[in-house]
Amino acid sequence: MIDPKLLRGSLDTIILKLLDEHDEMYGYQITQLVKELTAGEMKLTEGALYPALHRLEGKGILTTEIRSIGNRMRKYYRLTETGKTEVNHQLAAMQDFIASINLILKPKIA
Amino acid sequence: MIDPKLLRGSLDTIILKLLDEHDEMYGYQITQLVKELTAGEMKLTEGALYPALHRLEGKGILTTEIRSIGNRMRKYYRLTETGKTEVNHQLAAMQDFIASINLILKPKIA
DNA sequence: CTGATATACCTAAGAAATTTAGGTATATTA
DNA sequence: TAATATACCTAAATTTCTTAGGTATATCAG
Repeated sequence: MIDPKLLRGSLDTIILKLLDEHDEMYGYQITQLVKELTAGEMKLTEGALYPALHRLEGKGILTTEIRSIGNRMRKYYRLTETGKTEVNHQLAAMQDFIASINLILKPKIA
Repeated sequence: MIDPKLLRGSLDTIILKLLDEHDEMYGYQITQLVKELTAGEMKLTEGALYPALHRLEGKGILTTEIRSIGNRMRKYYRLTETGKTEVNHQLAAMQDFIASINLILKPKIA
C-alpha cells in the first residue's frame, strides 16, 4: 500500500488527469479507478477526496451535475474550460517534479 | 521552478536520502545541494526545512552536533541507526509511489 | 567603507490539506 | 437478514507548510 502521506500535493493532479481522460466521473468512481489502475496499491480516502472535489469546483476548475441512477444519486464532475488548461499545467508540473526528485534520489552517476 | 506544493510529503525522504549519502550535513548545506542537484528547479524553504529537521531529530532519526566555523556556528545532522533503516523504507515507499503515479498519469497504452 | 548579498541559524501566526472518525441511505449478495 | 458495496457527506483534530519575519557573521562590489 502506498503511504498516503506521499499523496499530499498530488491529489488534485490525479483527479484532473482522470477527468481529462474520462470526460465525466463521480467521486466513488474515482476512488475505484485509482485502486484499479494501481492494482490496489493506491487508495484515495473519501475524507480527502470529497473536500478536494469541492475545492476544485469552488475554483471553477470543475462543474457538477447530479443524476439519479435508480434511487441513488451520483454527482458527476467534469472539467471546465479553465480546468482543461489547468490539467496541462499540473501534468507538466508533476513531470518536472518527478524529474527533480529522481535527480536527488538517484544521483548515483555510475 | 518546482511547485513547492508537490514537495509536501516528500521533504523528509529528500533530507534522509541526502544524509544517507553525505554522512553529515547542516541545514543550509541541504538547501544548497538540493538547488544544485536540480539545477535550481527545486528550492527548499527554510521555514519548512528547519522544522522538518527538528521533527526528525525528535523522532530519533537524526542526531545533531554543533560546530564552530570561525565565528559562525553550524549544526550538523547525521542519521542514527534508526535513521539508516528509515531511509531505506522511505526510499522504497517513494519508488512505489512514483510507479503508481505513473500508472495513473500515463496510462496511454498505445 | 558601506551597502548588498551570502551564509547560517531560528520561530510564530496563519493557512492549507489531510487523517480520523464518524453519519446517512440504497443496493446487492451470501 | 446481516454484511458488504455503492454513494454521498462533514467536522474536529492533526500535521505541515507558507509567509514573514528576526539575529548575526562574512564577503564582495562599487
